[in-house]
Amino acid sequence: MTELTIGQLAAACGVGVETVRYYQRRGLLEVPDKPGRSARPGQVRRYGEKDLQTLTFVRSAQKAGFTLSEIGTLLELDASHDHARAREIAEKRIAALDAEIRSLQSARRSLARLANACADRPEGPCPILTAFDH
Amino acid sequence: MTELTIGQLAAACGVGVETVRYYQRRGLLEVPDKPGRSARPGQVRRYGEKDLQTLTFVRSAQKAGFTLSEIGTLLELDASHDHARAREIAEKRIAALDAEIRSLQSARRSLARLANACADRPEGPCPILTAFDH
DNA sequence: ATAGGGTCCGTACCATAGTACGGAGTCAAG
DNA sequence: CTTGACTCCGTACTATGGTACGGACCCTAT
Repeated sequence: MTELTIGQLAAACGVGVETVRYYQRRGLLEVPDKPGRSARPGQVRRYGEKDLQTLTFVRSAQKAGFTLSEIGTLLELDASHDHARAREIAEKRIAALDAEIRSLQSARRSLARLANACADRPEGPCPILTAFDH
Repeated sequence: MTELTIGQLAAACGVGVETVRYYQRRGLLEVPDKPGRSARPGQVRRYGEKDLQTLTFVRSAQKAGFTLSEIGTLLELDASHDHARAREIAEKRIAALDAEIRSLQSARRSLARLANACADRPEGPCPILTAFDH
């Protein structure tokens, strides 16, 4: 039985407490009831396995480049077991990632070329600074 | 002699007028004097070749992933012909681009794997939605 | 000379993803 | 039973890169 405080939950996923609260405000994470009279003394909210999973999901999905609002959608699809839509979203994200990767690679190539040109030519106008000019 | 209005300048670089003004506020672009008494009637500011080049530079550098404030620095280095610092910044950016590319590629790989798994298995829990859960 | 479009300028607002703050309450250890 | 750490909650603020608005003015064509 994992019954974490918000701070422990946050620490378990390497985020700040404020970030957890922010996700709650965004509706990504539930705000558990305080164990009012049901389960003993507690006046602070307790978080369980489910919350830990959701928070981990959010962080992982962010690493895959999903925005928090896309992640919200994915969580809904998870709740409704909507397979097809989830794959659709994943494939859109893959396409977007491909485009991003291509564009970063092309930027990287031209920048590397410029930096080399600059290293080769310590005198005169800097190629890095002039190359973008037209 | 290119003597553009702000709207023409913006259009020439495919940005909005408000964006040009924003760059001016950020100090990336100069606000030319109105041709008060010097050059005839004009009460609207006119932009020349230099502004066009600077604006083009800003947009190109943005594509290479520089932030506007890095771009501001580059423009200063351009003005002071500071070769070495410009290359230093470029090399930092290349390293950052490499890191970004690697991380996007890894995200892309796991997402693609998940989407495939999902396509292969139209029944049961969706791998995309469960894979991030731990 | 008047209508329309464009410019000028300040200020306010947008989305994204948080971070910070402050006061009150709670909890566990000494 | 007090101290110190943590929680709760709302509100405000941050950075980044713009976008929108509104009134006044200018400029050009008819």
